[in-house]
Amino acid sequence: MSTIYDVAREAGVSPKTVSRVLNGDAPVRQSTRDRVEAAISKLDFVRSHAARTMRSQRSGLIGIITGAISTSPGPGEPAGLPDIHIVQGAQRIFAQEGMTTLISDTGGRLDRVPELVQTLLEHRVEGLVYVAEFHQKVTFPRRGAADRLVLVNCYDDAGTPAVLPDDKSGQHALTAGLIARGHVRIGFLTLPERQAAQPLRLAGHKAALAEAGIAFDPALVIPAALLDPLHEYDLLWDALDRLLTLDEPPTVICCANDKMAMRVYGLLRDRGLRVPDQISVTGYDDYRIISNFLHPGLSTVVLPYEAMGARAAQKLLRIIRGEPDSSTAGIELVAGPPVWRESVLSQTSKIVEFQSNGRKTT
Amino acid sequence: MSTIYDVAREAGVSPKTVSRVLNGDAPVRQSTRDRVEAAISKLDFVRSHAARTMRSQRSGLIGIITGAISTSPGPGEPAGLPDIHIVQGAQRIFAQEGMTTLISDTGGRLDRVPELVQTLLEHRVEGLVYVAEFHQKVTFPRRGAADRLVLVNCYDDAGTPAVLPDDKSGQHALTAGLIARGHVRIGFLTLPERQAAQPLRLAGHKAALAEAGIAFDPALVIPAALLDPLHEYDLLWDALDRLLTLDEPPTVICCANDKMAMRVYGLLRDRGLRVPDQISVTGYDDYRIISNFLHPGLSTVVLPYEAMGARAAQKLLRIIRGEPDSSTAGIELVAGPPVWRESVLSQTSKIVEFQSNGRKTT
DNA sequence: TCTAGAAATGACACCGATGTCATGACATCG
DNA sequence: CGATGTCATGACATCGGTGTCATTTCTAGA
Repeated sequence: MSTIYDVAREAGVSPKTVSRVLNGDAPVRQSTRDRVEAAISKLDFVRSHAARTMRSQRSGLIGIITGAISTSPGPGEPAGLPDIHIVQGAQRIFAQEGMTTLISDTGGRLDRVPELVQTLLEHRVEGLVYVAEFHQKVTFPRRGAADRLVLVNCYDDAGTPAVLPDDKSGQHALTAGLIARGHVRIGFLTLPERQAAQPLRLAGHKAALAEAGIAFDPALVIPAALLDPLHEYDLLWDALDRLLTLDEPPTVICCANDKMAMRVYGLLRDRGLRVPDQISVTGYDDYRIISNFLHPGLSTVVLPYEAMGARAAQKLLRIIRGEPDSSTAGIELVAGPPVWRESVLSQTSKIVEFQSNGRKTT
Repeated sequence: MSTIYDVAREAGVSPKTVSRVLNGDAPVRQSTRDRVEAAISKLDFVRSHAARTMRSQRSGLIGIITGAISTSPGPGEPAGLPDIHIVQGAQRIFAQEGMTTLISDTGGRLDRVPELVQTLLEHRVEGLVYVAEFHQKVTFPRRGAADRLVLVNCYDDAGTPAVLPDDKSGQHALTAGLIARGHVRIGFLTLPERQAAQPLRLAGHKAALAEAGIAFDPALVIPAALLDPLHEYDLLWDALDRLLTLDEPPTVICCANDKMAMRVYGLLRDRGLRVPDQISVTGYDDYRIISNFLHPGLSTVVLPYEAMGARAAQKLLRIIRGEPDSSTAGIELVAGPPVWRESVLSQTSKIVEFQSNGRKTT
């Protein structure tokens, strides 16, 4: 592979002049520039990133650590969107800014993170993004990159800048939308309580109910673990059964994620209930391949992974550039809108009922 | 960031000795090693990848170009597994071998490939993997890396080493399995003909039928485009309708991919047909989130993306190391097995019928 | 005790760019 | 016409490691 010296000799100029042509950082006479460019293409010259990094002390690299590329979580584990979309969003922004991303995958083994960080530091990354598989609290082993780190889909106690989905507002919007469509009895198959998103979602749900003057009924909210179908006993079936056999059963089932909703479609069909005519269903995530291609289409809430990745990238870039922005520190929430598809029926008669209801109460 | 010189001074040795400790490429007295290691951790020293690359002329980097991370294909487009799994498989192998992967995403714009290749060459990648989104023919702009390139999920006219899914054997195994379960009238909703996988799948299908002595009925094979549900008229509905209204309708519908099968579940339900009691359904891809969590579970064929990625990585490593293996050149097929879940009913009575049939014929 | 050969370490150049500073060629202006 | 400033270019050192070869220190055998 030819070097800048070869090019310089071929063009009859000094290496420094070639460098100037390549970087455009100082004036070069047009005729000289032409000669240099001719030499470059004649010799198939390609700059050495290593050499310029060494001299300039700027690598132009950003490290992203993720489990995204690794195999999916085991049975019973949270099944949100694949976090690869977060990576995509971040990479888009970094590419725009001329930075190259170095994506390291944990392969699902968190204990390998320090090793990955080490490799990234060897490459002299200018910043680090850590992407978690689902909304959670983490303890990231900072090292060297202590102050050039942004967490996505997770947060820590150390006050590291982070970008999180706005679970509260997402569920709030969904529930409010259901209420606007006339639903009053809203069943809620939730995530396990230990999931960081769960209390937020529930808070959003309750807030929306309260704003509409609908009393919160704890019987309608059931944690529903989603087990691998190979397991004989499906906890989801049980949770659904408890909802449907209530004295006053719900007119809509809110599922904690689209995957769960997909399973609920099948379970409802087994019970002879048609979606949405006899019962409405919603999901969460807007996992397109499910929500868009299930039949009928699934109403759900967008989990804005791409946007979160992009936000994180922008935040990190600001930090790197030392732009002391208020938005640089602390936690940033990104909200995703509900998407209404065919799985939710508007209970027109009840809309009226609710509206009067809503006015009477509060 | 401290350098090897700082460490050398701190430990009272020469830089070269520090290098030896780091690389373990020459004997170092234990006491010296200890001093050096103490200095390294005291100074938080991290090697500079740029410097060693420059001197040793080995970057330890592999470039992967993909559209995987980019947004999903538009409506009507093929909807196989996300090719990120191919990347994952390749990265696993490369990591094992101590190589770091530099993943570049086209963002869905093929015209940006040359630009990405340029960047990868600047980083002096030792090899290149190109990952296509679905089985297809491509023309990859070689450059510099001409002879250190492996294609995955695609192939070209230039005889570039490639790794492809064995579509023929996959469909053959599926059809044979259906026949073994007593199905004789097998409906086949296929990919568009222009898809590279399609003729191969059909060939596998026909071969399995022929081996069982079942006559091929063209009326049972219909290309079925999968449109976005927002489009009012669903070509899939039409194709399915044509199959179901045949004089002798199929007892099983083979779908070209799991996503299509998921939609077919819904459409069949609309027609009042229960899966698998009244009609069986199969997919293709083993897109886990669908096949495993649909209810009932979907019988399908594994599209072995992870394995393909791993194979491609191994092939590229052999090429880089100059191990002139027969498996280094040409196309390598990777077969995936069928996975039988609840969506296929064994027609026990018909099994007998078929077996006698099979013996009588041929 | 002396010496050959292995073990351990160091001196020095070099990988391929770019930052700094110097210099020659020209244009502008009083 | 000389002073001054700008433009265009080059010389040289340097970034942080490692390859090559030389040198010193041990160890063991004669």
